[in-house]
Amino acid sequence: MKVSGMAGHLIRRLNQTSTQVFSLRMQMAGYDLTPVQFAALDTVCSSPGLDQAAIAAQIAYDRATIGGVIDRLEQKGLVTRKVNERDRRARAVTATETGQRVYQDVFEIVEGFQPEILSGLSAEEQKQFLRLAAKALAFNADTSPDAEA
Amino acid sequence: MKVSGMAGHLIRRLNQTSTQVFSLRMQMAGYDLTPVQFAALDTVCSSPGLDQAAIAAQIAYDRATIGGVIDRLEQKGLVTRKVNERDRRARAVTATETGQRVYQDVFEIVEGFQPEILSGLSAEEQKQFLRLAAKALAFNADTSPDAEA
DNA sequence: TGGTTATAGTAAGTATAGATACTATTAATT
DNA sequence: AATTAATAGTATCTATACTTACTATAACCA
Repeated sequence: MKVSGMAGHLIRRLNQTSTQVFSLRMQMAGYDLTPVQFAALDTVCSSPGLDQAAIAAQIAYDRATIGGVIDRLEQKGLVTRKVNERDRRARAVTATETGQRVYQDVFEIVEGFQPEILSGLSAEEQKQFLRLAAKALAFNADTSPDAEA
Repeated sequence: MKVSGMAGHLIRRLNQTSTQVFSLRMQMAGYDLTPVQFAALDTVCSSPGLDQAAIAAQIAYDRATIGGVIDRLEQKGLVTRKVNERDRRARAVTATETGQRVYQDVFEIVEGFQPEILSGLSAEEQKQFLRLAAKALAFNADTSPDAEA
């Protein structure tokens, strides 16, 4: 078996293609957002006031990375952070008005270019692929970083 | 459509699982190698004397990243670099004896844990997935970083 | 041959992506 | 209530994973 045909290699290449398509499309649309920044913004818009640890858990990241991501979203004026008065350890993150507007626009764009990531496959094959990918992940849903043992 | 069901998100999660399995298995076997370090070592062992740019092209990376990767492989005593006398810009990279020994051992291990990356799928589904992943990538084989326009 | 172009490697900078450790706070237990 | 354990966020560190720019060298070509 050659390395280039192994699951790990193929998955890395797919992720590479995915991020390339993402950054190209964002640039074309005039936005400066990375995939993880979009994922975090999506979570914040869907669940306003969530703290960083919960955001990280929701999208399967570690707290340290999400801390930096929220930093940059805040610098761009898309979200704000404020201390949760009922738990002073936590920071409630909320999307600004600009953040909500950007999110709605970008969501449509992101949804629109998903098929491009798998453009080598027919529509039916893409559905198959997504079904298999989701199933492959269903079992290790609890293996995200920061997950308590 | 929710973000968690989109191709980009699923692929990122798969890549995350893949790297987690890789680092866990390497640690269990007592090796200190990352996925890209293994990929580079694989290329060097298969094509001794290749320069860094060619290694990068082979495994779809940019030159800058591979430069650092080769640095670390060299520090670990797995490869050596020497100036190509016919083209003094290029550095011919070769695996040391230790590098070759480590490679042969690690290759077996890496090959062995590939099914674990897709452990949520049956053997037949894994084959399907790998076939679709390879096909999806076949068309954008030329979109790797550093590729000349 | 002289000038342009292209390429190999590196440097610097940004952003993940994560591990580990530390502080501040809260929860749980005795 | 005092101690202990757990958790949220941050800091630090390592390693990708790029982009852009720069230097050195080689290839081209008029």
